[in-house]
Amino acid sequence: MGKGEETKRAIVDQALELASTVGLEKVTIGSLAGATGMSKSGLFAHFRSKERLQLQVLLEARQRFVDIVIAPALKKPRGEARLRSMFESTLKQWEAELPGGCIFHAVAAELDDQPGPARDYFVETQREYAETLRRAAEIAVEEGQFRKDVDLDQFVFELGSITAAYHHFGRLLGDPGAEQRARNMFEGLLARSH
Amino acid sequence: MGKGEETKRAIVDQALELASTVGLEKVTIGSLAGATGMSKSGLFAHFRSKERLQLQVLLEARQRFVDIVIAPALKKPRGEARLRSMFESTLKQWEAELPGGCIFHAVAAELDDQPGPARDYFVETQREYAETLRRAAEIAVEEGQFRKDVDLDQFVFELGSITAAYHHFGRLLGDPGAEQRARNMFEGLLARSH
DNA sequence: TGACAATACGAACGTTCGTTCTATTATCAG
DNA sequence: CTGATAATAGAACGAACGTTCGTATTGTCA
Repeated sequence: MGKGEETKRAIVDQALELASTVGLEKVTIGSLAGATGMSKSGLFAHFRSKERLQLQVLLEARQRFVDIVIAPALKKPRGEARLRSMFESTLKQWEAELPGGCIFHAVAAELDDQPGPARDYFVETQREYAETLRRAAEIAVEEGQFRKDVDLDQFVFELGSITAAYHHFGRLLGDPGAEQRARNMFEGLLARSH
Repeated sequence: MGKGEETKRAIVDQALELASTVGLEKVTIGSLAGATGMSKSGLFAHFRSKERLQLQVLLEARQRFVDIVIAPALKKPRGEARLRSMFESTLKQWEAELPGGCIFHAVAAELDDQPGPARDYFVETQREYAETLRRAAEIAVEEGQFRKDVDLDQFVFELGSITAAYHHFGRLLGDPGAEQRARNMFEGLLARSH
């Protein structure tokens, strides 16, 4: 890996940290230059536009999510165990990965009415994740762990609602019981699917 | 109402519309001046700081939420009917009130790591709403509509998760089935509380 | 080691940000 | 109708924004 690639990674890492707390748009070229000890122009040259920088940040976020949440789950047995693994690592490792918690929740609102490549990629990422969850639930049905009449789309919707609420109540409103309630909710969802 | 108060309301209305789609921070004095046909300085004079403008926007948002969601519910019978009313008007009237949907979800992420009066007021608003929901559920228990062992905090958490997921899947990912799934989830939550 | 490309820097661009003046125009009570 | 006061406009501010350019420094490989 050449020198250029190395500093580029360092910049994106820094940008990811910043973005998880203040949002994508507020990760400014200037502030990023300050945080990395580089000049604005030197940093900028690696991306040639802010839009491309934002895309790199989302790309890196997806990669980390795959490494932390998806990949370990794929090593677990198919079906329910896999769902449990994804839920658990989302709640613990993924929330702890960045200072602002789940970066997808942090940037979702700011991207949702702002067309462009960043939004497109983000939505694609979310859909892909939803599909992964759906497939895992489908397997759980096939394996006989879930009832045959489980509504898969409804299941994914409810599963997604848990982490959304966890982020909202836990991080924003500072409710220390949010984690436990998220877990309760997950167990309830599984129990109803059996 | 003097002329000043009148234009001030018009400005805040406009700002609220903008904020629901692009976020609070991006409602710029300049863009707001353009949208209302005023000069930057003339508009600015009404608030004397952007922070105070943002606060006025949140104040207006809360007032509308009370008018649209809370007040009508208080006219319904205590307990479950009241909960149903709040849920239903949140999903329909409140989501339709502003072009970007629920403004609280739009600004939650951008406020959560940004201390200041705006964040403080927003959090207070959310806590107040959570308390209202909790109280309504408590009444439902007292009235014998809900089981005595319903965990009220858990109930509020799950209720809040529904609208969060609705916003996420419906508005961001564009899932047209989101509304139905939110309704299904609500009915399930009530059924489990009976 | 020398040469050539890759990388970084400093300065400046035009624009927009929030904000502060001063001057002018509307409003409204007496 | 008049005079005080409130409301608005216009011009300008320093700072920060993303971006460009020319130049210096550094890294890489023959």
